[in-house]
Amino acid sequence: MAKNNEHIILEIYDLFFQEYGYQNWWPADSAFEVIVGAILTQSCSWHNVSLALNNLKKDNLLDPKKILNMKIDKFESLIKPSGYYKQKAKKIISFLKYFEIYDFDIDNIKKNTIEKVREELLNIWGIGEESADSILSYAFDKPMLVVDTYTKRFTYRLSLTDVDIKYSDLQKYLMDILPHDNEYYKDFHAQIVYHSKISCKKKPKCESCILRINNLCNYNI
DNA sequence: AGCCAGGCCTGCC
DNA sequence: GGCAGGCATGGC
Repeated sequence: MAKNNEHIILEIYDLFFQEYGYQNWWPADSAFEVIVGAILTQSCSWHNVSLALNNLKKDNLLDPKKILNMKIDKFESLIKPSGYYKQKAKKIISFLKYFEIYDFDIDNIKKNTIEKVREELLNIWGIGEESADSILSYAFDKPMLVVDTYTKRFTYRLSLTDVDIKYSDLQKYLMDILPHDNEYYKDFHAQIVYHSKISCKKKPKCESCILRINNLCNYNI
């Protein structure tokens, strides 16, 4: 192989960008919607998350104080389409308790360093690494790359990483290669998800996306 | 009819 | 500190 792994990652991003255009993620009207969506989408299709978010938006209930003042049964029923709805209701409320400390003002949270915010998010019940990083990057605009099962599968199929690589190791591997720029991080993750959705319908093998990358990058994968 | 989707926590080892 | 099992809906 003539080129090293860094070039492969960067070239594939350029390829995606040319093929698909800038993805402009996350789809949401507000930072708070990103946060709720990040929790609702845990092990759940985005379609189902949309149903839940629309239930909240329909009655103008996608609002921190309104959710805290709502009966838990009512909130659970609104987010039911996203699955695991009892857990997720509890998770969102545990975030809101944290949010309340900052007077429900995202700017107050953003004044802190990225390390501090990440640690605080990870201490909230129901927020793990991927959810924390999604919130950091897409809601708080802090430079952090989200990696998920798509990303792991993707780099594994390119023979760049082990199948059982840890979240933090995969994240560091990629962040050391990519430009330290949140716009880049956001779009890199978005491109992988988008590409995976349109060309990786079958698991665990995905011949079509491998062939596609092979053809365009001229690598033997 | 089963399998899957943009995870995370608990309890056990 | 790793890992099975539980959590639950809608779409195909």
